[in-house]
Amino acid sequence: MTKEVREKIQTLFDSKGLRMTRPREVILEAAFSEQGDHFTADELFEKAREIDGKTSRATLYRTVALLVEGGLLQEIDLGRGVTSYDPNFIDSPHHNHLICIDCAKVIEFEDQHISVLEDCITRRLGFTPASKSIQIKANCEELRRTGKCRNLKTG
Amino acid sequence: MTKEVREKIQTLFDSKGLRMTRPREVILEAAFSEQGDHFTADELFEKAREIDGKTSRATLYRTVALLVEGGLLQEIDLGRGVTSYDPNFIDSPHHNHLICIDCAKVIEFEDQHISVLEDCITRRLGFTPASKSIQIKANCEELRRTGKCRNLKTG
DNA sequence: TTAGATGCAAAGACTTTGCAGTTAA
DNA sequence: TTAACTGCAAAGTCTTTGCATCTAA
Repeated sequence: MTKEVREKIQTLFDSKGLRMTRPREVILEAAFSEQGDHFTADELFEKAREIDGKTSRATLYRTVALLVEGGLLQEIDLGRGVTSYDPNFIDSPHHNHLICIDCAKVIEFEDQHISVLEDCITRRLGFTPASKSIQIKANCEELRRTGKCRNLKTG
Repeated sequence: MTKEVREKIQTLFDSKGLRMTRPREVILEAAFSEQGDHFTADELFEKAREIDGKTSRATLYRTVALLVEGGLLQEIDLGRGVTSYDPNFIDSPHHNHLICIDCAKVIEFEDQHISVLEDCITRRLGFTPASKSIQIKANCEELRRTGKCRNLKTG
């Protein structure tokens, strides 16, 4: 967990009078440690359980809701009705997702041009941008050419 | 329902050996008639029930799945875990959604520049674009200035 | 001390499915 | 004729919530 994340958490907790408890510590560690990949509620539950086998789903859902509300986690929909959470918007608030239809791998990317364009369009329509999210679903060129996709987990 | 939609439906049904039944007719009419607004499964159910009170959820879900798979409906996530379906991608396949945080109104827009950029980025990353969807969540300027949002249903 | 947090278990919302009967082609 | 379709009701999945108990500040 980066210092920045830790500070943001502190600020959020302070501002809302939230208490730091062991169950929450575990969930925060699971959410913001390591590679910072996005995860589903269930994946986060598994991660948290590895740290502390007593983690409960009720607390997890409640904590995730707090973090989303506080802007520390971004709710993203990667298709198929699966709700994921992205802990990376703190470090790179403008990133987008490319979802490989073939292997379901999600690739994060940033693009300044798109960000600027989105801003312009939003203002032109009479709004102030709050959050933006692009999902591009695409087919893997590699798979199409070679019959193999390096991201493909099975195969 | 436009002629184009009707033809696409026909093609889909032909290619998959699907049969046109009364329950399906009702659901198709509900989905593709009139203003072409996006809808949730439940909203579609209500619309369909207005046409034929015997519409069942089972058939509706099964039909929606077929249409999504066949590219006639686009599944979109407008946040808050609500899955909606958009029947407009047939007529305007490149449109995006701006979601007003204040009134939850969804505004559809197209932008050629963004479409082109998305294409470039996708290819640069080694993929072939399949479908793209942008969601911009934004605050209503009007509301901020005047305290009133013309889109706001309540107030 | 006490407002906030927890965890269980039950409830909820939404969607899918098995199956026996029905129907389009 | 028969493979496809339907609708019911039951089951599944994911998430939320009431409540009695616990605990951080």
